[in-house]
Amino acid sequence: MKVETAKRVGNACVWRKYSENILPPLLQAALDSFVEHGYHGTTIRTVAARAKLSVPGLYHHYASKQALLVAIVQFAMEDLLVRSEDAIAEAGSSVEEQFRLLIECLALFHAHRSELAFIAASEIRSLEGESRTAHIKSRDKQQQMVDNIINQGMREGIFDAEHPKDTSRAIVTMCTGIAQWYRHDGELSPEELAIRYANIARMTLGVGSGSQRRSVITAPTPLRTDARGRPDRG
Amino acid sequence: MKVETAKRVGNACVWRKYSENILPPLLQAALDSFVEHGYHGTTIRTVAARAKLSVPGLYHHYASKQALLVAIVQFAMEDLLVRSEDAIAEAGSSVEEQFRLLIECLALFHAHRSELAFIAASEIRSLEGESRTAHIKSRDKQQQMVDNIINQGMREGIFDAEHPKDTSRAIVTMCTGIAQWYRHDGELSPEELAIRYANIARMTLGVGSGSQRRSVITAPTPLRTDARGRPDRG
DNA sequence: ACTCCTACCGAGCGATCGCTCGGTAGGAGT
DNA sequence: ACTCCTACCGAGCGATCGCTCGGTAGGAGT
Repeated sequence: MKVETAKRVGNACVWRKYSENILPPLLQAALDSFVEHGYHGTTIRTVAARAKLSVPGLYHHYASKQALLVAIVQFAMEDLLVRSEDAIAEAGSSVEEQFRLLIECLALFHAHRSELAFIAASEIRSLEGESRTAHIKSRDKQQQMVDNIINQGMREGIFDAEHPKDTSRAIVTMCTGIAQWYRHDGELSPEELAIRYANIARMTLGVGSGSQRRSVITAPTPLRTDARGRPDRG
Repeated sequence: MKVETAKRVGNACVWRKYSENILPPLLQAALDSFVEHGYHGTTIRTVAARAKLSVPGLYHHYASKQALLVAIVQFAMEDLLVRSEDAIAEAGSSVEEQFRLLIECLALFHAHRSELAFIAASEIRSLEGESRTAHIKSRDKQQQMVDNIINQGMREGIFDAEHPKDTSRAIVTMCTGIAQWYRHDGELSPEELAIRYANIARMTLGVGSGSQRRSVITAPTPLRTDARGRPDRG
């Protein structure tokens, strides 16, 4: 019981804590370039310039362009899995609470770390060999965490879904999809969005949206758009 | 009233009809390559070889690599929008029916034409200039069709959502997400999947899943995976 | 004073990229 | 018989790609 305490910071859990600039500068430069142009559309010279390094300077830190992608994707999956486990642990034995916190955690991650999550999801085909296999394994593990909780809830009679497996996939897809459209300068904070998504997810399982917390204004009108086709307010 | 009849084939509507090999061979070769390696990861030589043409032979049909992508993406968006309008038209004046058929149509398209939909969604950043703007406009139009029907349903008191705009986005995301994981050789037919997704979507709006049609077996265990990280049973 | 090691870089190599030059083969029209 | 057009292709150009060679600068350890 005391094991989880080490992970807690104040009265909030680590899975809710998101600090800025978590990646080393070089990986951050690579991530920004990948988000803008894609892995194959990015040149090593662009990444080096963005990180204020020469090309050989870059290769001192990473063996290849592929190694940059692998490091980014591994970081993303590790971070998400640890947070997900923390969230479930915090929920205790209530399946309904486990589900609510896990979906909140998923949504929170895909909003706060949208660039990281976007690349981890969209550049699977650019990963070579074992890295791809390992990445897909992590992704499947994440899907299974949701599957298991939903199945448990079905057994306990808390959840009601005709096709739990399909519902589970739909829920995970709508959460991971956040990374495709979320904007850090939008009106909706990751925390507010996560609560809304947890409620939407609960409804697909026949559970009323239950105890809400706060409510905010509605969405804006898009103007220009960026590389990912999201509205650009910058 | 008679205007729509021309679009009907037998007793089913055109928006439900999906034939094989809809793209000209050269575009199909390009699409297959883009799905496998991404736009920037695909070389013009690969596409030419797959289409059994020389490189200059390819350039006789399309002016550039970019033109291939533009043609594919335009075809996809045009096809989806026409089908969506047909689906709504078939539904008549009932908002609940309009919603059900539109979601079915969305899901059907993203399952049947998953390769097309996958590229149209994932290669937005590879589109240059006006093509990108036009594509994003189409995509926003598609999102608005769902928004409008949900808003109408809210006004009529048929639908119940705390945040209709967020719910609408979540629903569209889960449907477009089908293109990322759907396999033509899986156990679930596009038609069955579409019915399930329509029911899941209805639940997020506080509408019971209502009249179901048939029910099928559950999902399989993944073995190997392909370029998109989907389970590979080939 | 010397040896290491870390953290870089100027110049450039070989391969591959998108695309083009200058053609040909064969059918349709007159 | 001649002109035109469509549908191609062998060879290769200039640019750019990922990556490397052979260095240097400066701090830490002895």
